Amino acid sequence: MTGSVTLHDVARRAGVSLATASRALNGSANRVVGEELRERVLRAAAELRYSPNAHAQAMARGRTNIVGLSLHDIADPYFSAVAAGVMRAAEAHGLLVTMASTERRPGAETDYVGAFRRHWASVVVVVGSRTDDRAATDQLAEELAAFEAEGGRAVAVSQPRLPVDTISIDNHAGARDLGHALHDLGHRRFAVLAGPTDLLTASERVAGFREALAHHGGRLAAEHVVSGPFTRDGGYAAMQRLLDRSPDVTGVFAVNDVMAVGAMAALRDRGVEPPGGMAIAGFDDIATLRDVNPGLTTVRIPLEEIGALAVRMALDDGVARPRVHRVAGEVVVRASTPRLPQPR
Amino acid sequence: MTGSVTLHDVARRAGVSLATASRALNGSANRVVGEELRERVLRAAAELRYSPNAHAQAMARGRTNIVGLSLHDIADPYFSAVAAGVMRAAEAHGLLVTMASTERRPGAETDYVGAFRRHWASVVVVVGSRTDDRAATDQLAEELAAFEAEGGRAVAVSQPRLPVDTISIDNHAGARDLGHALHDLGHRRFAVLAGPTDLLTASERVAGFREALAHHGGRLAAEHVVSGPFTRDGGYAAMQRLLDRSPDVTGVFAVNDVMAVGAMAALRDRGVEPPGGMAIAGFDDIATLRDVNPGLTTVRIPLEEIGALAVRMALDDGVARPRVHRVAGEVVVRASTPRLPQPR
DNA sequence: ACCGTCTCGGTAAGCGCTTTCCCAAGGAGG
DNA sequence: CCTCCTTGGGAAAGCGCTTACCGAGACGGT
Repeated sequence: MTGSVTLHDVARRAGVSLATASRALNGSANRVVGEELRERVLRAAAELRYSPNAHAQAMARGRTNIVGLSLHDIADPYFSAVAAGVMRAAEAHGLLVTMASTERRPGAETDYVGAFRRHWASVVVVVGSRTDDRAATDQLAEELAAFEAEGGRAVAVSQPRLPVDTISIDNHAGARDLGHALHDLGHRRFAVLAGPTDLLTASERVAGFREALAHHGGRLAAEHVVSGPFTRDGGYAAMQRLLDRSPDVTGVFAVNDVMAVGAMAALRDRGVEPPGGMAIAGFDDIATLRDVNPGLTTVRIPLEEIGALAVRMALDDGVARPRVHRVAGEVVVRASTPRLPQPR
Repeated sequence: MTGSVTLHDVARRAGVSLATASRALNGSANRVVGEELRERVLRAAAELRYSPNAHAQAMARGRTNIVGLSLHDIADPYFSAVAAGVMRAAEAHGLLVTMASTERRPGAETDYVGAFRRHWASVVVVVGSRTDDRAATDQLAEELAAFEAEGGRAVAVSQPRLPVDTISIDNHAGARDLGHALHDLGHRRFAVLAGPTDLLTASERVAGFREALAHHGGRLAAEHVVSGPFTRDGGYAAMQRLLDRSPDVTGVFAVNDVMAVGAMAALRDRGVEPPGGMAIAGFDDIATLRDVNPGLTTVRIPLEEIGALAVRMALDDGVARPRVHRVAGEVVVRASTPRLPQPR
């Protein structure tokens, strides 16, 4: 990185000192630079195509305009929606987003927060469900605490129990409402494609759904809860297994939309066109999947808004921390969950 | 950002000088640090939870491990796939990705490349189709040239004519092959949902499709080319307009998958279940959309691989630049383009 | 006419690290 | 026993910027 133009060059060309040049360019607070000089400096800077060195500024100022974002997988539409919100809000505040994808590797989040710390990020957003891995969670908590001790602001999405501001999706209530909706449509025999067993997000959704069933006097048999990865293929495989052992089920709740779509594909590969007398519901209301056919019944979560909110929370001043923000979902019934003529 | 522990603290605690501490931690080349001292330093660093200041390192070393990525919209699955590839490759090389989303604002790319320059990014990847906006393109070219003059490496995806390494998708050939495939299925009366008129990616796809038709003695009437944004809603609206004025068309080529899905929704809203005697094809083979029903005929582009390739190209040493890498697509025929019993 | 008070430019001290250069100590060779 | 390497640690000069702090001139009040 040689040959770049420095402030020194600008100052010399404008015939002023470094201090004046710096002040002219930054419009430093409570200090005025004469109109003529300021213009001379600005002109010199433009002529030389001067571009300030962000690292030098960071050093001198002791802070940066970087927000660090850690998520599981940017190719997953759930995370890319949240990321879009983070980037939109960051842009609005003149911040630059540095993003890291953990690929669900345990401990990766801690490593990345460490990297953000080294870069003196002013904001860190961690998104991704809490897992059962106690050690990993503790390390992450410690790293985040260190980050905040240094003056940074962290917000965690879907990871309660971290010593920082948190945004939680109300998975339990969303799944419960969805359960009620399916019951109202006449369904009685349910199964759940439960996602990874160690993910809080997944287990909360299962629990909420269970509560709805219990409310109506029903229950979820153990063999009707099929776990598997949070992916399309995970949903596909889980649905296969379910169809093999429990053909009498009429209502299937896949704990996210991506799995639900995989489940529909599995059904299709068995020669039955979904919903085919069955109700299949998902969770999240992923925008890209709003046009699948039949339309997927799901719980809408304002993912992008959550991302933006995370940044805004981090930037809030003069509030007691940590805070917890809960965001609710809303059931959206579409064609994938037809009414059952007569409950059985 | 106060209170962070510095190398100075580590050195003092280990009872050595700054120089030794630095050498011990970085394993500096052609200089050996005594085993005992090295261990003492490492221990001190661990005890103090020392975390080196990336900006100070950048200043002193004159380089960073940042790759800057500029794209149109991270929520769009096309871009998030490319981004996933970039991040995967970056991670493999120990680089950190700083991402900016232009939201298709003209000139934004130039601004962001400027920001990456200020951060002394070692690699910059710009992804997004070239437009007709000459002035914007020229400015971007100039900014990228300045970036490379300072020792950085830039790669542009889908933006030829930039003075840097480029990856081009062979839109023309892909669309042409798709046109042949639709012809082979018996279709003769075509329309194109053409995307934004000023985007090279869109116009290349239209041109390639046209070539295929011409090859078979057909042609595309002007009223059968409907433009509109590269989005789901753009596809929906374009399809509406098309159905209003040209109900006799049997083959519709939407220049990307997202629009194709919108087109299918439009058809459905008219009460006809796709394909409904019509063929609808897209382009890109977006992973999230592989399970729409009917399955979308499209041209598969290895988007994630393109992102990874961009990083690898940037890191190549000792090659003459700029280079142009062309990547081909492959037609994937699915159920959205049924065979027409007898060509008409 | 003098002095306090503004205004506005310059000087220089860092920010935390890397790296060059210098120097001390110990061993080998004469 | 002295000189010349070799090995390994330390001092200090930056990297490019911001920001006290200082000082010089202009201006107005008494």
